[in-house]
Amino acid sequence: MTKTRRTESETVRREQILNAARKVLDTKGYDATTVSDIVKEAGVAQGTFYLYFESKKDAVMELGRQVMGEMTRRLTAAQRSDATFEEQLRLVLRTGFQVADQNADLCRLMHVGEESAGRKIKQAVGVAENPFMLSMVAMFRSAIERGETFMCDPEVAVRLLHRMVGGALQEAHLYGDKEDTKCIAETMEELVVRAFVKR
Amino acid sequence: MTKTRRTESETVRREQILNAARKVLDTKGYDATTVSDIVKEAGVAQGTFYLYFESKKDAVMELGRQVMGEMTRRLTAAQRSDATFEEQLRLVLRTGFQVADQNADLCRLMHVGEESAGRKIKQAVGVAENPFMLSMVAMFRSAIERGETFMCDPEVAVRLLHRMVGGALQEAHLYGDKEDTKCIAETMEELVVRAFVKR
Amino acid sequence: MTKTRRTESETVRREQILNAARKVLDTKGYDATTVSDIVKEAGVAQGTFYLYFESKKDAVMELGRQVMGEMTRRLTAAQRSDATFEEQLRLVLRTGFQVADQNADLCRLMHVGEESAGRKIKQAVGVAENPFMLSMVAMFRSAIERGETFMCDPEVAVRLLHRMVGGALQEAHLYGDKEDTKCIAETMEELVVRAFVKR
Amino acid sequence: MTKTRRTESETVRREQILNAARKVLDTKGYDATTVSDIVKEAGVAQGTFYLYFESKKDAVMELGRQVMGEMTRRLTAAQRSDATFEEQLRLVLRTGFQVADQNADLCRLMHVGEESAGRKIKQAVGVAENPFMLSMVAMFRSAIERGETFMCDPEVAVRLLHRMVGGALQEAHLYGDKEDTKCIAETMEELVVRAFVKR
DNA sequence: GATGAATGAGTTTTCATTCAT
DNA sequence: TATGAATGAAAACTCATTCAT
Repeated sequence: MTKTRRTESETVRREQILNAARKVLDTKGYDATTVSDIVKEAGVAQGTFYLYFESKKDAVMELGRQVMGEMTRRLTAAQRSDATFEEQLRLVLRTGFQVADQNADLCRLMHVGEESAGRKIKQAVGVAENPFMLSMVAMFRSAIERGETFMCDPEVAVRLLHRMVGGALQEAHLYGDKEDTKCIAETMEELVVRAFVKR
Repeated sequence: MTKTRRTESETVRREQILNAARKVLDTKGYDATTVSDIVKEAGVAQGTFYLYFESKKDAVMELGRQVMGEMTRRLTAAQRSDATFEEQLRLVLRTGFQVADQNADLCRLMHVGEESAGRKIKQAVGVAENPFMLSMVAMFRSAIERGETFMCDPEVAVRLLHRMVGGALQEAHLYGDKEDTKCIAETMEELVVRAFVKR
Repeated sequence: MTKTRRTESETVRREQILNAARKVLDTKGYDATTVSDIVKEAGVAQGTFYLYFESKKDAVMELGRQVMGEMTRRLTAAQRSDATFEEQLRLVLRTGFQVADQNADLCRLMHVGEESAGRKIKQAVGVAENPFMLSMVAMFRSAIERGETFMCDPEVAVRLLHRMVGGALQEAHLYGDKEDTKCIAETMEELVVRAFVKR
Repeated sequence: MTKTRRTESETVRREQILNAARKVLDTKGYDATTVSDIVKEAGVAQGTFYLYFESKKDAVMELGRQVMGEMTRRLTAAQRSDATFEEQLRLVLRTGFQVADQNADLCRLMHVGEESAGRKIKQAVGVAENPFMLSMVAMFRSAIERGETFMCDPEVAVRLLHRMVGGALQEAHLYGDKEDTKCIAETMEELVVRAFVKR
């Protein structure tokens, strides 16, 4: 009747629950996922969940932040200021696809923009305050100055790029197999470069 | 005490409920919307809903089908076989944005790819069996033959185009005001043409 | 598995649930009583409770209002302006005890003043806005003018009388049997008259 | 990370927890108070509570016993057998109000007669086995013999007096400010003397 | 057809209590 | 002794769906 009581470090336990949440969310989507599902998957008691998270939404927002954080970290590490706009753009796309490959499940949640709960999540991963988005805007601005891209509002451009790539990632991971994903990534990169880089 | 019993034709009553559903779904999203909300908005009884729809999901799927149908109808009407690929592409984009403007609410539901219910909806308006998507694939195929676009898998291209435009529509309608929407539409059209049309 | 669906008038169903609540509250007290207990006793489904009441507290407050209403109705009916203060006082006490006899269970809840939920209930049955309490204050005021009672703040006097009688009612119904109750009522009447009536 | 382990004598630790419990119970009432609240206030760990008390109820009952003990101690110390009944009565009332002033919080719990937990508490401080109540009964008995009060069942008289005073204390401490409390105490004393003392 | 009261399984959340450390 | 993470039973409340009228 009683499960063995495991006492792991707080961080480990958090991660254990988050991983379980990730797995279930991947299978069932945000709304169909219950806290009960998550704790069953994690192998902990119902109450334990609430020891680490205030609510289901809280946990999902944490997951969202994790992915964006990972993305930002990787991009920051890879950025080279002497690269051309095209090189920078390709780097962003590749890094994005790489992180997405490793977080396929979460990517599906990243663009939840239609559901009430999704809006809240969206805010947490929001656009304006997002350091990654801001650095992208800066990248576009200097590209416009240097004439490496066509004239446009850099913020609108970044928002569209974000959506385009996000859409492609979803398409790749929702419907595609491994091979398909690669093809989509390559096609996407080509399309984006054609769309944004002035030659 | 009791509401007047209206005896309208079956189709009218269906439409009445669907319009109510559309309005509520727009405001609250799929999961937060209750059947109770819908019937209250429609001014009919709880049970009446189930005379016209098998379930909540059924009604929402019907809404999805409506928009796609509208889109297909408009595009078919507008298509001219003697137009260039670029002209065709621009037409598709403009029509898409037009329909989306008139169905802003539903557009939010159309790209729900991550929600449980969303998947079901998705299937109903799915890609492979979708006549609109198929005609787009044909359009790309002949553009490749005529050398009006660069070499690629036409199906992948259509899927990506669909996602890119869908993403832009979401961005436009979720966050943008009227002015913003116009700017996004124009920028998007330019980007897509640059991305797909070989000049 | 399924219970027969009864469709009674709204008022009847409300009363059915309130009676069940009364019975369970009597046995288990406010906090130990669950909505689940109440619906089981009433023989209706969990959800049905929430069709008629917003919450457990809401239902209990309704019960409180019922008793106070009954008390006020009876006292108003019995009041005669030509009676002496002593006669009026005795009438109030007797009526109070009578109503209490018929609502023994609820009387226990009437003085719930210590529990958080109780405070809310208290407010609903509160002192200042209570027409019965106000008419009592008026009664005391004119008795002071006519010299039929000793000088005091009439509001304080009424609050104390209310508590004293309430306490006696509780004592009578919590611990007493039938005989005991009668004895307590008589003793109480004597004490109150001695305490308040100047001779 | 871990709190300093304090090694105080068992009694000190008990008192520390009881004081915390008293403070929290005062603010939130029995049911709204959680063991977690108490230990947080006391600055000890969750488990420590259960080293000193069997349950939440156990701790609250202990508090109840403390107040009654204090009351009995004070009254016994103050009692002078050569005093008249009126003097004795006034002493009891004043002492009662004094102890109550110093234990305002607990007084709210003492007359919880309707709450589940309250009943248990009640039993612990119950009437029949209570030395204080017994000495009061004796006081009344000899007053009757000496003709200092009117004829009545002394036990019923004590129970009613207890309730009357208890009710007044509640009224005073639940709703009254400092000034109000004094006024209530004085009015109450006057009323009780009029009610019980034959002149 | 139309109604809307009734249903009850399912959800989130709380918290007294336990026990490995 | 002391700790506090973990437990899980139980609570309040929701809502898609049914069905007697």
